[in-house]
Amino acid sequence: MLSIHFIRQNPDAVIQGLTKKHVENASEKVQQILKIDQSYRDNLILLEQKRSEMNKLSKSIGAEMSKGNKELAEQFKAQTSLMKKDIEVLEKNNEELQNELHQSIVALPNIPHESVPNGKTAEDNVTVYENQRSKEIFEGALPHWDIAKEKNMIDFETGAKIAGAGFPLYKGWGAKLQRALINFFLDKATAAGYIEMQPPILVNPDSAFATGQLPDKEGQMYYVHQDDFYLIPTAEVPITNIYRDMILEEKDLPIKNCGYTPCFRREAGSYGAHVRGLNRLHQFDKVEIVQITSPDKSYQALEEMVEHVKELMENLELPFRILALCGGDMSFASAKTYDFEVWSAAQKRWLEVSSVSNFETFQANRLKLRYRTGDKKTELLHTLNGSALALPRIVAGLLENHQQPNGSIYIPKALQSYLGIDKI
RNA sequence: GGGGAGGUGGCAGAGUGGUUUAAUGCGUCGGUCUUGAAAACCGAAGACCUGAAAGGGUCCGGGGGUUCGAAUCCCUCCCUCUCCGCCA
Repeated sequence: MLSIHFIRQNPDAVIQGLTKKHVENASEKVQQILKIDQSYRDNLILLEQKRSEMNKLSKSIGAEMSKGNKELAEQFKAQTSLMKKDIEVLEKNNEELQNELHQSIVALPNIPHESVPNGKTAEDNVTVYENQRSKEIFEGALPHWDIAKEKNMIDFETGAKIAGAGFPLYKGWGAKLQRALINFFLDKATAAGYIEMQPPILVNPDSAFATGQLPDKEGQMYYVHQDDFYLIPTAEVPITNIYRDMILEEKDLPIKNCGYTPCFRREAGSYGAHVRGLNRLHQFDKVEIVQITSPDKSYQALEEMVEHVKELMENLELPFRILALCGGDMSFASAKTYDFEVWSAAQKRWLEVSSVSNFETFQANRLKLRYRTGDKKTELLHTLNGSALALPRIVAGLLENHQQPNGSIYIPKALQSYLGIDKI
């Protein structure tokens, strides 16, 4: 969430940023927040004055009692009883105003970095890189769901029988390919200096709130009623929450973590041809990279993460492109996002396989994640994360782009040692 | 799931209703001393909110209550340790 201090000091920048993200009535919303904030502070000053008086008087009751001045003490008691009523009213106002303020700030998305392109929808995203691999494929090439079936690698029907649609069963080389990709991605992340974490994949509401899933994406997460847990939609949630409520030292930065987890998404309301096969699942596997940096280093870190993902894609020998998302297409919490898309040869369209974002202080503010600066002050850190990578559409890309006219599937060199074979 | 013990500053650990402004120790930082360091000695140091500042307020696991006043008493939830049960 945006910090109230920032909104107070830069109302125009906030309005501009929200407008760039295509938030409706941005100006009214910000003005409203400033108004509530002012009443909150006015009320707080009164409340604290009263409390101060009350504290003094209460203390003197103790002092008089110990001196034996019972009568005076009783007199003070009567006075404090009256003050207490005033304080109760002020406290109630305080609580209400604070809640109101919190609710309205929490509803605001992050504001975009100045370098984020203008635009409203995916149409307006800007391609910043596209590699030179051929997007052409031979006549009669198959979509991945046909290949997977033919090679007996993925069984969607049995997955549906066990759990439901969107829960595939990987079999044989399909299962081994999953394992190979996970290991490959983790090894590359480790080599790039990310410390591997294996976190819980159920999280409590505090964690889901801190990274911005609550309240914004409540309906997108699976929820375990009995114990009040959410199934993670991404490893970003548990890994970033490692650092909730922490004050780090500058020498500990940057923090670089990676982790493999399954991810769970309800994907409520999305149906149709585009969700066929591996295109959209309720459960999928992903290796995530997370960085926590000081504010002045975060955009450098973002580019570094993009380079890391780019190298993975090159290693997999896939045709891909990188998009800078426009203001309107970015997620709630993000200040800047790059998407990676793999070309689906058979479906003749781009599939998103990675999203790399800088959240600046948006998550850190909720996480209460700070660091001590050179002059001993505490300041919010910047959090970043990226998929490196999400498996299903990578598998789709591998099957479709690497299928050969003779029916075999070429395994890219980088994966051969993990899989132990050079074609399926 | 059942019983027991506990949750206090970076850590350890005192504190069972009124100068708690949370003792003490360790660790940290600064200083003295020293060629430098160690030791010793002296001193400093929390987070958050509010305020132009001085200052004020809040915080002893979370929430609620009793009281003029709560780390301290009551209720409730969470967590940790431990014994028993169950179990990969």
